[in-house]
Amino acid sequence: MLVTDVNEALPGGSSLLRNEPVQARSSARLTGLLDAAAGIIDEIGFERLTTAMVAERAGASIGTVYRYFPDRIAVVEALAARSIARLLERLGAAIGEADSADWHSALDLAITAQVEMYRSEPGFRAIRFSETETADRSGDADARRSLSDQLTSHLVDIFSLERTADLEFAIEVATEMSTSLVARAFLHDPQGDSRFLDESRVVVAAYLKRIPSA
Amino acid sequence: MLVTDVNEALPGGSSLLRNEPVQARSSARLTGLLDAAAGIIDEIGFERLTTAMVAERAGASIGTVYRYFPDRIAVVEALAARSIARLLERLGAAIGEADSADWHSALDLAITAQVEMYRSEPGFRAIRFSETETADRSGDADARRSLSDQLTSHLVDIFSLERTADLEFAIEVATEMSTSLVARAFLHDPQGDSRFLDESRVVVAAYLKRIPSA
DNA sequence: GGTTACCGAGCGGAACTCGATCATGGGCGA
DNA sequence: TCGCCCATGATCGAGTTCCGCTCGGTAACC
Repeated sequence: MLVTDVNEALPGGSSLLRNEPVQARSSARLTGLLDAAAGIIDEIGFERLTTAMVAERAGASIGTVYRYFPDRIAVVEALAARSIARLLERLGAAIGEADSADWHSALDLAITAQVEMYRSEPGFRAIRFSETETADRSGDADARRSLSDQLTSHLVDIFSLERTADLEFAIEVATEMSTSLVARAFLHDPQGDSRFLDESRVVVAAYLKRIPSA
Repeated sequence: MLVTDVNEALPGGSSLLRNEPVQARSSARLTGLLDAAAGIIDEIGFERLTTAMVAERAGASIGTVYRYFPDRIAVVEALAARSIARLLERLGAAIGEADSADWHSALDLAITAQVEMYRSEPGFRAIRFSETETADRSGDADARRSLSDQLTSHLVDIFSLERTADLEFAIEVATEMSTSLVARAFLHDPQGDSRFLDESRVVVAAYLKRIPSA
């Protein structure tokens, strides 16, 4: 498996977590709580998710939920953060394998990584809304950015060689287009409508071809 | 003003509304409640919106809120439905004026219509999340579809002459790309980042040029 | 034994109900 | 044509239920 310890993707500095797990059982708990939340969100949507449900499904008490998360919304945000971290890790591994990867084909790998996440990761769809709550509680910004936001800066970071404003913008646009088309593919079809998936690859490739610094 | 009676965009068949307004004062109430909700959402986000706030700002009692809406979430969904209805109406009017409109330029008008909505309609941003709750409670599907979904079928309807599966798909893809890029433009910049707005037009035009039946 | 983790009764506040009360307007008799 | 009547629409708000969250006490770890 690609994912080893994604709990580290939720640093204590971020206000997403109240207490950093220290003992082993604790980080198992955290994982269990997030898994429970993911399942619930898949079934009834995050708006209807209650902290009591999370506790029960994870075999914990309400108090334990609040030992880890400052409030109900933070549970969803932490789940989103974990999912995005897993996506980026997957992407990093994929780029590592394809050793001759340029930033051009990296966007294609990013699409593949997303598709895998939609198919294998419960609650991944929820990520699309994670921007929802970004609004109010500022201060720790980083862990709370949207999927396409983080994916963009990840890609930009990897290929920082010839970084120009135009290039960054192009990646931003391409990322936005691909994430939305992939999301569209999974909106109605739980397996992912292949027409949209194929088209997202075509569209991104065509778009990048028109970019000067490509 | 373009909008005459958008309450008709919330048919009683949809479970978004509990009771259809009959008397005049009633639909004024409904409008007032939705306006109140829109203002609140703009100010503090829909997660923090309480039914009591909506009631107070609209000068109504809590009971009245629940006379119209089955629950808190439905208020937001109804607002989204109204906003989408207004968008489509705006779009229809714009296409009507530009009498030689082909489906090509209609997509461009659709972008303009969206931009106007973001700029003038309180709470329009909230629409982006309205898909959130679509998930579970099925049965009345129609009024609960996402922005790009409804925009797509609206455009498809208007230009039904040469309707083919490929053409519909192309419109679907183009709509998805443009709605997401426009949303991106307004994500951080309340005035709408012009780079994204310009690029969305360019991207859509370029995409359509590659479609056979264009 | 000190720190970490867990529990769950209980509190406050927000979501939602329900029966009583007021407003409206179409019908009908004068 | 007018004006009263009352069925129905619309409003209200105290009260109930449910949910988010706290906190003091107990168990597990190292």
